[in-house]
Amino acid sequence: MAVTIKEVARVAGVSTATVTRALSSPEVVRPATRERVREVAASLGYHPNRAARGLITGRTGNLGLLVPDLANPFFPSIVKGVQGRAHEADHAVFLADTDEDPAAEAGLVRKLAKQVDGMVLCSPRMAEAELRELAAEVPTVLVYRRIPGVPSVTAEFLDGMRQAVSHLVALSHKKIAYVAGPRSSWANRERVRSLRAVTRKSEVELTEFGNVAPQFHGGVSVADSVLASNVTAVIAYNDLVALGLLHRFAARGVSVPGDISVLGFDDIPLAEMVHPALTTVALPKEEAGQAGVDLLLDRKPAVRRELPTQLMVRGSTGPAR
Amino acid sequence: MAVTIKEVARVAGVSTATVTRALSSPEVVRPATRERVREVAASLGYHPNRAARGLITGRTGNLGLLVPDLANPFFPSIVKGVQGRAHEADHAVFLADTDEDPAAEAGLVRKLAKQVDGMVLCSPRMAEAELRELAAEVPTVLVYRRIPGVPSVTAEFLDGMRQAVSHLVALSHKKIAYVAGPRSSWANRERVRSLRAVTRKSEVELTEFGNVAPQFHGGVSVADSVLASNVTAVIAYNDLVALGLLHRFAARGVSVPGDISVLGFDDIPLAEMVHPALTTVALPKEEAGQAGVDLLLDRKPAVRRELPTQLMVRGSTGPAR
DNA sequence: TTGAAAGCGTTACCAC
DNA sequence: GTGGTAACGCTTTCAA
Repeated sequence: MAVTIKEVARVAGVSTATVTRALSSPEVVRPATRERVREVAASLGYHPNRAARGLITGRTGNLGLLVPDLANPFFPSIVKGVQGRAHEADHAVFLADTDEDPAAEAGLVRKLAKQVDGMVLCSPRMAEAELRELAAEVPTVLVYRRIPGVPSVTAEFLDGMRQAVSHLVALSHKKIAYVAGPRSSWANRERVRSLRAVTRKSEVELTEFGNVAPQFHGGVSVADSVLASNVTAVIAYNDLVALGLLHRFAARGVSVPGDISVLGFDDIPLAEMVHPALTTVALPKEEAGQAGVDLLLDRKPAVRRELPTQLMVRGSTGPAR
Repeated sequence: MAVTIKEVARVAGVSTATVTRALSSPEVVRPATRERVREVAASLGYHPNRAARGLITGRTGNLGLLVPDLANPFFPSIVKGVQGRAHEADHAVFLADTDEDPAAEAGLVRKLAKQVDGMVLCSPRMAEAELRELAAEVPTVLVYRRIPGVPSVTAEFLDGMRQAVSHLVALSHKKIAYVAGPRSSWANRERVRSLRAVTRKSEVELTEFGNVAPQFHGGVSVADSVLASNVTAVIAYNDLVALGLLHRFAARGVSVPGDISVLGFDDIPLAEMVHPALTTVALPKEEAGQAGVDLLLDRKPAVRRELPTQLMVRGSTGPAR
């Protein structure tokens, strides 16, 4: 049986009320009493039961975190960010993985809703209307998704895309491809929009492929189509797709960046481990998770934070052939 | 404000006790009453407050999961397994990442202990004595660690190592290296033990390197030493270390598997994405997570499950030069 | 500065 | 079958 506040009170020779105060409002109890209580609590290994506390305060000290697929290396970093910052703020984190199933999202959120002070929804795939409903039921912060009226943390996609295209233009690429990710992905829509906006002002001719799954095999499956076109560079929805392209190109004996340049998005750890290393637009991941928690705990309504992006130039991009 | 059991009782014209029974022990209440209560509950959108329920039943419907580092691609798969199975059993999952800090583990477990029905500890680094203490305080299942008296899920390392060595022997390798992982890692100790046992019975000469960090850079850092020895094959503590070896070998112009064969452990998704693809001993990951939850919820005391391993032969191993 | 007691939402026990 | 009520562990009045 776990040690309760009663036990601490008994041993310390005070009332339970004093124990509570010694622990959560130290300034209102006489120093001597406070220290005695704290010592007893420590020696007994007392930790308040947060469920019981939540019952009366209305605050659980818990956060909920929803991700589409933990197997996608983009998300663990965000989870680490959320988790780390939450623990700093003395909150525990419920994790739910939806396996890329938009239909499962709302149910999972509602199930957790009553046990948490707020939810961090990471790249949710569900429809905007449903998302808004949910946000009305439980304090919500969106990470890598933006809808009006709901606090969110995203990155400067437009600027990232500008860096990417400038880089390719500087290498004399004139015809470039974009391999699109899931249609339901807000990030994909943003990337397409940014890319079109950036290329419209330049001499670059854009060809679009997809949509593919945001995974390695998505890139593999579209690689041959990309090769069959006459582009000299390809920007992938994300790094996993880019790695799939690299893989298939290598298997076909196509040289990267000799024959074609490849550029990804995200900067997952893997990007640096492959040969050639992947040029990619780095998105803030841990930082985004931390910022999400900050927004949630500060309760500033409808704040939008947009974090900077950074092109990481590596071996997979080179001069146009 | 959420709707409570009182509200339902009032509207249905029964006592709160009857509402509880209608919902959780349907057989003991008269069908007519039961239906009326259920309809009212549904129409009001009533969901029992799990924290309040837990206070009295002693069961929270929550599980805790501790991992050393979510950024290591081995762990997200386990988390997915735990998460998925827990949700099937209508349990939510608290996730805690210790950032490879053994000292942080016990504190995190104790903080979660009161809010959960049990903890899944994944590759915990802490000392055995401390682990045993913890297991006495809260129902615990160990994944990828084994100590007497505590339920655990591990894999057949010995058999996996046997498969690995047989494979190399069949390719005429006579001198092989092992790159050891962290000294504090139980998995590393098991692998060393298995490897020694297997090679003792064969003609193979074993050279040991390390210990290195269980990460990409760990492999990079030891690669030159391995090359300087006269081995024709190297078995790495895990896939990340193996990838580090591959990376450095490529940078040195060493051909794999022409000059040296490389073999990993884990079968993380990356293993298939690199060139040459990594031959590795696949460990059950999602399955291990699922089995961990099963053990926890079944409450069978001190069960040890040992899941099968499978050598995945890929491009990074070939005939000895 | 401290203690007694009410109450958070739920379930379990004991009467009826 | 059903209702009243104590109890879970905690925080927050209200008095002293």
